[in-house]
Amino acid sequence: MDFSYTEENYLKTIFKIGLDNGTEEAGTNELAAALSVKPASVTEMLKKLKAKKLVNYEKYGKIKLTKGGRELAVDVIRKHRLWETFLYEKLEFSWDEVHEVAEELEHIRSKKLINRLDQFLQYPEYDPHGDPIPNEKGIFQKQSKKTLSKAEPGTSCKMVAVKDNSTSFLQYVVSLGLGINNKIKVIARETFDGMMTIEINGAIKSVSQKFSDNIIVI
Amino acid sequence: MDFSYTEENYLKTIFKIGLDNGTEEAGTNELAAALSVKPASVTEMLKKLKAKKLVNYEKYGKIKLTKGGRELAVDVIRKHRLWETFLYEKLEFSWDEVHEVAEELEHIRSKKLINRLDQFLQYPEYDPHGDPIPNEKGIFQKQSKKTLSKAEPGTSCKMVAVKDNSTSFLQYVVSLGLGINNKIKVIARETFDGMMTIEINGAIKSVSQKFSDNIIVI
DNA sequence: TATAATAGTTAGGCATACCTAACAAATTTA
DNA sequence: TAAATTTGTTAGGTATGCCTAACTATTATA
Repeated sequence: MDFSYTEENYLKTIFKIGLDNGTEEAGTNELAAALSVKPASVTEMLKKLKAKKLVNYEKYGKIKLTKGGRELAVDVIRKHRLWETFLYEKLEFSWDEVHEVAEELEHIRSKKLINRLDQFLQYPEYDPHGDPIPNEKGIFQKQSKKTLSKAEPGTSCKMVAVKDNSTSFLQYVVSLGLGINNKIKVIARETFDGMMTIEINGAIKSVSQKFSDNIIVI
Repeated sequence: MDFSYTEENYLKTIFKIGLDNGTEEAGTNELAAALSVKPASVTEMLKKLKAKKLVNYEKYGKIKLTKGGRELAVDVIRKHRLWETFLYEKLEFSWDEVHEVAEELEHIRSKKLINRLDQFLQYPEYDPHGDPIPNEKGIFQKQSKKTLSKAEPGTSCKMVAVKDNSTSFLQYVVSLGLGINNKIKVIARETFDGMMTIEINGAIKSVSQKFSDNIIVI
């Protein structure tokens, strides 16, 4: 069975929201916001996805993916991350340019294409943003949930991924001299607004909580 | 300005029909057949394409691309052929597998992507089916119009491309031991039905006119 | 616990791109 | 050149996926 780009985007987004809040569930408004559509559109689409047995959902209840829905979502994520890796590694796109193009490429329907691409890239485990790439069976490394904002002053951590893939955020990350696997030393954190003073490669920087919430560390 | 996949497919198909019949024009039924839609759908779409200044067309008249429409069509063809080349050269797809996947990939909207891909492939001039690839400016080699069916008995020619890109046709071509740049010797042609006796690599084969009409030679 | 705020649904519309059936124009051909 | 055939158009309908406005259910707060 084949699914529309729109359906694939709904499933992918439900999966991501579920991962993010740990419950594997999503709400209508939450989903609408993430997809930049109105809640009414979500309700409508949920009826279709339910009819296709991709989500479990009752009126006014939480949205949860079925096994099939989750498999499809993971497959879309696999494609997205492999394409990002291709663009970055082979076509010399920069870190902040890959996401947007991969949003289109992730919907190309060809099992053979994606498995050959995986092979061509030598089965990468992480994409350019540090996110784990599911293998052909849909299995992938669990990602750290710790963000820079939760790191204690006086300790050091390593940035392993970013949560936000937008161009503006990524360009800001680069401008701070930060990249995947870089060490970050937390000098201080302001209780009032979460502002942090950090040291990157010897340089002292000040970053907002909004920023540090989007840096995944170990 | 951005165009839908459907609009791009209409433009591409009008361009191909125009090339094929030499007049640079297409008819409604002809276009409908090529797109596998009904003539009524074509009439409707033509109104939209005309409003967007992509085609010149008057009620009951012939369909012709404008300069802008032709540029867009050539760009889609460029993308299609570069992706086919990528699949064939880098991902080891076979000759008959590339077309279908490229039909989807040709609509990815990123100038940067396609120009980087072109560079990555080292600016190929022909795709795996022998069709010329337009460069970034939309310029490409004119293709031979001579088909095997028009070759004279007693002469030899070289297959430079195929007209039909369908899997079944290409698999048949392969099964005959034929490939791009192979020499074909015409032994005989039947006036009644156009059946031909040809020699490929020392082997004698019989082919129908439908077949020889789809082999481009020089 | 009543009320206010938030979350979610329904109804009625719109654009795209397709369809069928009925019709009109253009071209063949008898 | 009149009739028959082919070609193309119009009108009205469908599915997808979006919208706004009005409504209902749920949750939080006073």
